[in-house]
Amino acid sequence: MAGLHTLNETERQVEARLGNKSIDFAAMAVSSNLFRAATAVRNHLERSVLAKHDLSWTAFVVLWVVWIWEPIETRQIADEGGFSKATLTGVLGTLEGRGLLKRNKSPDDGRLVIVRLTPAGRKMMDKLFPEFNREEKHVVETLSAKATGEVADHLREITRHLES
Amino acid sequence: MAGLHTLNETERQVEARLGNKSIDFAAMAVSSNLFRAATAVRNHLERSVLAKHDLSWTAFVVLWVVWIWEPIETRQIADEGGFSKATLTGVLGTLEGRGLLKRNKSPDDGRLVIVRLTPAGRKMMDKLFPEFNREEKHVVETLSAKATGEVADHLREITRHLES
DNA sequence: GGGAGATTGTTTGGATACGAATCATTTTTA
DNA sequence: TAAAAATGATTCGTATCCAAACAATCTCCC
Repeated sequence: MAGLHTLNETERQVEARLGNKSIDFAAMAVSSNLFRAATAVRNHLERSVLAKHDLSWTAFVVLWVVWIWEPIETRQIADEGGFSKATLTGVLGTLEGRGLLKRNKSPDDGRLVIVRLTPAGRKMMDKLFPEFNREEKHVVETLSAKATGEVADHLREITRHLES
Repeated sequence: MAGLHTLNETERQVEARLGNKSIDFAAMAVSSNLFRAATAVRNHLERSVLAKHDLSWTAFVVLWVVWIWEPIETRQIADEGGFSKATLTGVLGTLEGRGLLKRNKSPDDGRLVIVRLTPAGRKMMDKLFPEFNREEKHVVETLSAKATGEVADHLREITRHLES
């Protein structure tokens, strides 16, 4: 991915295609850059940290959410992680098979499943997360502290707005 | 997806898990909000615009890139869109089968394939893109114009940094 | 010329994700 | 209290995506 064309070139081309129709280029720039950045960051973190621990992106997110909030119900994991319950079922099976976490039925409500890390899972995250965060730091190292905070705030606001 | 916990709660929990190890919370906030926002925006655009035209996200990106830059070589499409050549081959086949674009071998270099929209494809994009952009506008409508520009700039910088 | 190496698009095989339907359990309703 | 509705996790079928291997073509250098 090189991004051969600058924003302005793209805008000029879009104008040429659409004639006089009014297009919000600022909004267009946000959404296109959002996906490029998300892909780039995810690829970077997968290759620099997750690959050597044989974890997929989703598997890592699941471990992270459980690590932070355990004991936690599966529906909350899917909610926090942003993926479907169907996806979660498969990932939980894999991670449970590797002995990193454990499922138990809730004593209060037989429909619910409660998830906890095993000691092995906790040990892994104690080691893995600092590595992961080191690379997250690398991701934003060319941004000022102010810019970093603003990006996080604005992105959070976009998510909040769309989910309300 | 509700995002039950605020950033501060998450930070407090992470600190509790990691003790005195130093964690860059600002960097962590950027990466986690980046993925939540990207997922939320993609879901919104798929459901509000793309679904009724029976287009996947990737199929739309391919059409968009071709529409802007045609005639264009396939390697450039993959590059601009940020997905693999293998993925592109499949999507191009689908879109060509639906009569929205056309592949031709390059007369100059027998390895290259040149892609153009068909009149039907062009007609579709003339209608589709304004709809799409209307929803992109909705995505950022709670942000100020200044904030919108900053987000796009900072995200572009993150991508540039990681790909250099 | 001519062959070694590079580049490009496609095929293959496997991983991952999701929506819809299903099964089990709990809560509500009448 | 029994029937009906609601809730939650899982299963199943399908779509999507990628890395690696492959075939075709081009470039370079002797």
